[in-house]
Amino acid sequence: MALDHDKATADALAITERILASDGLEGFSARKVAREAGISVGTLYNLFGDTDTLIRQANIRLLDRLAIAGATALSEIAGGEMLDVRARLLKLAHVYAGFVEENRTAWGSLLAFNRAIAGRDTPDWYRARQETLFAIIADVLSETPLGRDREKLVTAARALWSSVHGIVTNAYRGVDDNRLDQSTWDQIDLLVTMFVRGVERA
Amino acid sequence: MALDHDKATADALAITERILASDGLEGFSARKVAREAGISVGTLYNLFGDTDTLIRQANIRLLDRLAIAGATALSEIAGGEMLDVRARLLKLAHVYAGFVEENRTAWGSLLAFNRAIAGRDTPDWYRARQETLFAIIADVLSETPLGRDREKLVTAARALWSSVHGIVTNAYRGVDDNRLDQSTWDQIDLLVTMFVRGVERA
DNA sequence: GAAGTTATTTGAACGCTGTTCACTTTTGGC
DNA sequence: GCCAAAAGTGAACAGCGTTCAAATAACTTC
Repeated sequence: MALDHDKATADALAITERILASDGLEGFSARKVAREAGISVGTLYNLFGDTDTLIRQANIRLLDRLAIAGATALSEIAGGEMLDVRARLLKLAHVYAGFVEENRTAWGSLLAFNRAIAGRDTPDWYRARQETLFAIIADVLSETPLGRDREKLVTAARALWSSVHGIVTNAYRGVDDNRLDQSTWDQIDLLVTMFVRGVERA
Repeated sequence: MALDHDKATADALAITERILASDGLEGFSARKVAREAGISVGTLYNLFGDTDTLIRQANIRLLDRLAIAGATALSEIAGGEMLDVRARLLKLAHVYAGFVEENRTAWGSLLAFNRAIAGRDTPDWYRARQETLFAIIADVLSETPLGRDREKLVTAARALWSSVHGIVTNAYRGVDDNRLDQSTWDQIDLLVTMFVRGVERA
């Protein structure tokens, strides 16, 4: 029956998300998901093909939640008072850092998975989600003097996104506390501030 | 005999480095190393305790090579003509990016390993090496208006290093070519340039 | 309803992993 | 030569992703 089929698929995906969020990529296994979903490993493979696809779908949902958080923040900015470029980029960076903070283990699983499959091919629909995040930043940066040069705009957006990503990623190294420390927030603020100041005085 | 003991240890370490450099962390296995070293898995465990220790030692040697590359670049700067802050930071960033480029797979293995053991024990050896790199950057940045505030100096050094790290790390995603693309170099240059410009016009 | 056909589900089996440990071999001192 | 201590061994254990012949369920046709 198609309903059971869909239910089993949804269940397995939800269980995967829970495992990745609580125990990380290491805690995931096809047998564990199948057992908790009340199906056999064979059925799980019939539904998803392989474990990579299952993990990817869980990661997609995580990325979508991040994109929603970013879009929500932007719409709040648009609805409220008019903020300058720096304030808007800071807002986006804080949303990202906060999201990672609240989804630390799941986000770590996503990064570990992306690194593990770095050699193999990455589906386009997977990469498209990440391009969406670049586009949001590029849109904000288009109001600066960089806006005239489309190519430089993309370069700047990627540089800024990867930089914030690097700061947040480096923050979690040997830290058992799940909260980001004050230094990390300071680094983000400093980076965005210096970067925007540099861009606007081009 | 102690000589054979040491030779087997050195062999196993060299084989591990070669595997991590060519096939990555995925290609590594205790049995493979033991087989190629001409010893049994049991002996390998007698020598290193567990596979984590073996991989860690290989990673330490990689980090040491990076440190040497950085120190060499700095001494060349000191010996040669007087470069400004931007040029010196660019030099350091380029050394790092070039090193990652020439050791792509091995560096990816190191990052994957560090991520995998993030929850477990704290790699203080890595943290110590990272602090050294921060100090180098902070030293260069001390010539800017930031130099007056020691705390801000450290924050800026960390932010800049993590940013370059983030750009280089994000560059390798779905790229089968081992060379960094032009966009990555552009991003590094843009980031360093904008950051320094922002700092100097404080 | 019965028979035949197709789609789905199953779990044992394969080869791999890290790790352990009873057993064998080698070594070093007497 | 002998014996204790150290070193080396590899089968065994539990787990992994993945496959696939067999069993079950569902749907069609008579």
